[in-house]
Amino acid sequence: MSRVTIADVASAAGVSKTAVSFAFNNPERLGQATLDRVLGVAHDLGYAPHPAARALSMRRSGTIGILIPQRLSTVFANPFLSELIQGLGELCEEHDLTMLLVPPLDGSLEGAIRQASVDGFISLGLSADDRALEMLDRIGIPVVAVDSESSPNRPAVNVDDESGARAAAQHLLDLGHREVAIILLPPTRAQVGHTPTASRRLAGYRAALDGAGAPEPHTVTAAATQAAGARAFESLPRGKRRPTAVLAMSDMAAIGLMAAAQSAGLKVPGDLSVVGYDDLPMAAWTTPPLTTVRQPIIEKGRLAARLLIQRMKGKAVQSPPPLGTSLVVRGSTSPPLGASRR
Amino acid sequence: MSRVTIADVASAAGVSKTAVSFAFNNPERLGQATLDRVLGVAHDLGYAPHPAARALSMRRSGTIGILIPQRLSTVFANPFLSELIQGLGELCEEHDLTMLLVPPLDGSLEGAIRQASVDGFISLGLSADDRALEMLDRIGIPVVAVDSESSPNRPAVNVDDESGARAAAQHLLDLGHREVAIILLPPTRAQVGHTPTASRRLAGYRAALDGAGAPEPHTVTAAATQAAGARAFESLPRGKRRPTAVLAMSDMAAIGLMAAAQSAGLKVPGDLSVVGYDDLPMAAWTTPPLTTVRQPIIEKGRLAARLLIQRMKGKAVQSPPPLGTSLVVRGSTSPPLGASRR
DNA sequence: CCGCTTTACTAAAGCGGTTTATTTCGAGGG
DNA sequence: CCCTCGAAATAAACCGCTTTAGTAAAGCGG
Repeated sequence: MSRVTIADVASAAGVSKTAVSFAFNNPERLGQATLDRVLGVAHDLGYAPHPAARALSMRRSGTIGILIPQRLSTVFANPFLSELIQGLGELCEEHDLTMLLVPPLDGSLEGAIRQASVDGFISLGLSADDRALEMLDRIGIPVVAVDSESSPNRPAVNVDDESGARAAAQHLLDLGHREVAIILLPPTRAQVGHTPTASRRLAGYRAALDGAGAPEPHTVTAAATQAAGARAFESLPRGKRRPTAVLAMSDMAAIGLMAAAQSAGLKVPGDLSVVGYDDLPMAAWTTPPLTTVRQPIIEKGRLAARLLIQRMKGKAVQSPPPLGTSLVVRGSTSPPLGASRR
Repeated sequence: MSRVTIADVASAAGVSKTAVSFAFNNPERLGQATLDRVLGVAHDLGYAPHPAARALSMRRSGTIGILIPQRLSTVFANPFLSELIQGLGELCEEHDLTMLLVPPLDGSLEGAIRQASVDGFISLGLSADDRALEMLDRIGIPVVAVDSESSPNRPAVNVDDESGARAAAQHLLDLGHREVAIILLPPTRAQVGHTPTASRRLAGYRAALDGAGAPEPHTVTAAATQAAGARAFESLPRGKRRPTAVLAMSDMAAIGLMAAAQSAGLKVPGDLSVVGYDDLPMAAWTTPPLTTVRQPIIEKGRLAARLLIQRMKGKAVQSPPPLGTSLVVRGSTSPPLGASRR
């Protein structure tokens, strides 16, 4: 009834467990005849080495974990993660690694981490003092943090969030906008305040707006989904201080907001300009195409995986400089109606 | 230097290994005082139970594997998988499971499976006699197959691919199209012939076309990515038997093809009607919006996960009836230019 | 025929937990 | 004062594999 073990194969083939193990891992240490016999018996019995036993014995599981701060059912609604995984995946395949997705279980990442048999972790969007990261430090598992803050002995991979945000805000100012709304990313989990990424982008927006003497921007929080973006549109201020432009921290929220604005009868960009963040592939073919801040997501994934693999080999690695961001101007921004361009 | 083990904690706290284990798994079997002390010591030392050891001992890893037939770097370019994961993820979170992505390593799924310490597998798009599935059967791990063929003791979750395809083809025929091209999904891995899904859809297309006495359709193969769709457009026949409509087996290929057609100066749908398959969220906001066959991807994921969890509990489960598909008519289809509607 | 190296294979000690069966000890009942 | 019983804690057996250190036999030059 139970699973076939190495001992079963050994006795069936009339050899020792060691021989069976060698047959799979060091075939050259066995004579041709025994090798064939053992492999044959193993196949007939339907034997495969138990991965957990193997991992325990070899101190290596051949898996890296991705620490995801949100529920799987929501986080994959944003193509951001898909892109990142494409980058991570390239390196995983190169190094024969599989990838474990580790979302909070019962709301707790720490609990999920306990279950996770991995050789290293990539964390997404956690601030450097997050409980989960502290726990991993104590245990001593290699970690590379993405969209986080760098900290001693835990390399962080980031993009230049702030200057991307600043460029976006400056673009709106140049077009003549003054009343601007900012769509914030929500804090993840029990985190106080913003995620590292959100704070840096906010700082960038503010720097540009303040520098131009624009009035205090409105802020609304929306997760990176279309639905949340649509809701954010509803809670934008109306009337006198109605914003003429929106700076969103994610393309998904921007797209959802844009759609909601259009169904409410507004013209984009005429009545409302919209700027996203990320430059997901789909940003290019919304109507109108979305002006947004591009960040190299796939490259970010590649880099993070590369660093983690180095760390897993025991090499010390430094946090690399932030990757570049750039403003991609498309059709969703224009001067506000009835305003002359500066 | 090495990891803190249960024995370290035990001796530091002056108790047995058993007591430490109880502290984590059966706290009620320990006196309050010892419990606190053990937990305290464990925390100070930075102890966490080794997941592989735990999995070995408990015969349970708390993880399910997703068997992915393509490279991670390409499969995530198609939002299909993201959607499926949303469905799978809901159930995983409900049952405290994490999710392991298992793509082919060195081109071999079997090799990757060996590494994978999981309690069960969900397979995607493999035909029932795939080597990987055979291997899993022999080993005796629970498997639920998605987009496959049902087979004894391995439940399969499918949608009604054929009637969806038939509806799509019939729609084109009703509009007056005769020269139609079909964009096939490519075979995965060393598979001979089409994937189960591709064959069923092809059968559906053909049934409708043949039934109406339409000429033999052209066929082109393209993976489910925009780039592949664009390439497929290039290899469409020109001249006399130029197709006036295209039936694609994936939205991604359809979208890529549509874009390529438009940059080549064709009007969609006037010069070329395009029908996709899947009804991904983005299909609704291409220009023009894509006519496509809707399949309930998230629901498919939920159902598959639910069945797998049942099987992991030892219950025998039947393959459910296929989920429904339906044609969603949007703007990418119209009568061919210069043809009168029947 | 003898010592020495190779080749082919094995015994047994981990790897780090969980769990069953057992022991220890203090309290309560007769 | 002895016995029983329950609560608290433990010893030791396992889970299934890898790997080190080592043995037996075969090959080989002298």
